Amino acid sequence: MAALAGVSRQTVTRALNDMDGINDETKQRVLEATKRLGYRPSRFARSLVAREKTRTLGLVVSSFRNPYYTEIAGELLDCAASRNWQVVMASSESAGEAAALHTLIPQVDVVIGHFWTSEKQIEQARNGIPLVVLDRVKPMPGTHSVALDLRSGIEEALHALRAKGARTIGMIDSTNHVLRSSVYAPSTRRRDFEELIGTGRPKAVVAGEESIRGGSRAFVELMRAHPQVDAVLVFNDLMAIGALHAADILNIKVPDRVRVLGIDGLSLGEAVHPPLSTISIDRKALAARALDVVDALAAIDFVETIPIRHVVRPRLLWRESA
Amino acid sequence: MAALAGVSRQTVTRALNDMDGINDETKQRVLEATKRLGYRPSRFARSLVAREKTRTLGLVVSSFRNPYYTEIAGELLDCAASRNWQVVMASSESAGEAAALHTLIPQVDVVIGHFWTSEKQIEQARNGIPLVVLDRVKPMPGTHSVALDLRSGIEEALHALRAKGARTIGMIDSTNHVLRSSVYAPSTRRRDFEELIGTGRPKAVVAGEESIRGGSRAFVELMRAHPQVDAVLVFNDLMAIGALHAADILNIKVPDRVRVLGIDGLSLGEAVHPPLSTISIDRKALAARALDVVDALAAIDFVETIPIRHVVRPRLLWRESA
DNA sequence: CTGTTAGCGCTTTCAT
DNA sequence: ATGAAAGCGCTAACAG
Repeated sequence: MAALAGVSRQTVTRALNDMDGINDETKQRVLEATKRLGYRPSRFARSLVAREKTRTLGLVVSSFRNPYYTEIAGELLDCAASRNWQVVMASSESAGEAAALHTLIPQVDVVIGHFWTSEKQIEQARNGIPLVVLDRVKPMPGTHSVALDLRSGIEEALHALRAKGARTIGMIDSTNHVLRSSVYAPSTRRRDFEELIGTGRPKAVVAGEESIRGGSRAFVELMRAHPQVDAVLVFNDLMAIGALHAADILNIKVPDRVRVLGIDGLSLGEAVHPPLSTISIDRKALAARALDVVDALAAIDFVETIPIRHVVRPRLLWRESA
Repeated sequence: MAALAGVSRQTVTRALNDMDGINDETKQRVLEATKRLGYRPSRFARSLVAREKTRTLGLVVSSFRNPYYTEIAGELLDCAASRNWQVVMASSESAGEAAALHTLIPQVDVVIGHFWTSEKQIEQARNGIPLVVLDRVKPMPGTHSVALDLRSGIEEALHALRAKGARTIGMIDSTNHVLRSSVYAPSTRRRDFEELIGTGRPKAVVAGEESIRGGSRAFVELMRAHPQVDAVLVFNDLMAIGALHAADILNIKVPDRVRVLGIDGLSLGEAVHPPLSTISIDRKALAARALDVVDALAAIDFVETIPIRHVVRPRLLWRESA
């Protein structure tokens, strides 16, 4: 207690929060004393007694190596700041989603994030805290969500590719969208693709690791196994950039010989050669919708309520690769 | 108070923290009641009374559009998690460093981040909270730091480039490393470069915006103004990737006609053509050193102490562009 | 096994 | 302009 500086505790309070009703001289004296003693008020006690409770949200970031996730994190942070939310982050990349939730939950009012692990695990890990799940196609029971209508984007893309003359459209899928599982399960993007491509046609699909390098390898594999492919839909832009890289090495002309279309809309795609065409996701809108949910929950003081759901539509961004 | 469920508060505590000394049946009853009433214990009160105080650090991220910063953030997050620290983040990209500090400071024990604005502003904004400043060359008085010995890296690089036959070495600098200031001030990297290149030689330096596009533009400008340049040191990898892009368009062969060397060591540099040579910064080490400081400060309960300083050395990573 | 008491460190309200 | 008292919502320690 810094009141040992010759005054009472509330005088200290008054000095530190510069409230009025305090002599300037006293104030200086107190301020000096606090500085000298290295006194810093407890944020816990302060929050406990505050009328305006600190609004804190948790953010689970799936990967710091994929700009898609970090850009979303950035938008979310800006959006949160402007709406007066604090953000505590955890990465699910190394220790997994349940672990990230576990560290976050005691500190926050609500958690936002991408969650690919099983509903059961998440449901158990969230421990009653409201969750805002991003990008997941099927809503998770008991959680709120901001979904992505990728299917309509894929459908539109397929039509457009055909209109541009593509006859055999292949796909590169990601192997590890279900984290921490060694068995490959087809992604929703793949399933949408296969359904939309129609049953009569051959299905040229190959899966690779979710990285630039993984995209390169998968592209090589795809072209070897299915040389007739003249257009490729790629799981995300990072892998698509890898595919472009591989095409360059294999001396396969893009888009003349093969059209390459990514998913995400990373600005990075502008900087590769040829510039990457992509199904673009509006990350600013995604962040804003997520914070809409959070604000709505805060308004009812986070009592359990029926799931809120928003949907964001992607749009096609034609650059040069398709 | 959920004790209206027929028991005392203490019993509620026992049920929720599953401590022993409670009848299983009572426990169930309490748990059900809390669920039904949507009761959630106040994290503020809990932290206030806890023996082990929550360890929380603030992280100011300069940009979510430059993988260098996001990768550091990712490493820091992992490192923090393993050492039992919570991380509250804020971006200084939109509202500035002082604003980021301002939102963080009431919530955290210590702040880590890159700070380019003036010492005075930071000193004032930090308001007594200990700061760990990253990458800054000159130590800021009153703050701790993890510095980067880039100068030695640049020196080594210059020697190596000369040994590879470079005769006229140029540089691309960044215009906006001093955020929120409209006047361009040469970066420390530029000053090191100019000093190391020697006084007798012509200085071919051009500055551009700190992005891929900015790097492209600066490269075009540099080659127009100084056609004799046969090697370029670029402020960071992002801009260097832009330079590579521009070289490709201008049909300037890299590294035959011009060698291009970046700074940072982004993995992204592997995926461009030709793969980018770079002065690589060990971001994992940087994060670890920063957390060493934080742990040291926590050990003395964050009382003001003499500045702690660590230095991380970069190393040259030769790929193909130089 | 359960309830009561005290107190974490601050701010608010009321008295001086 | 300053001090004293009350209480924020929890958990530790002690009774019963």
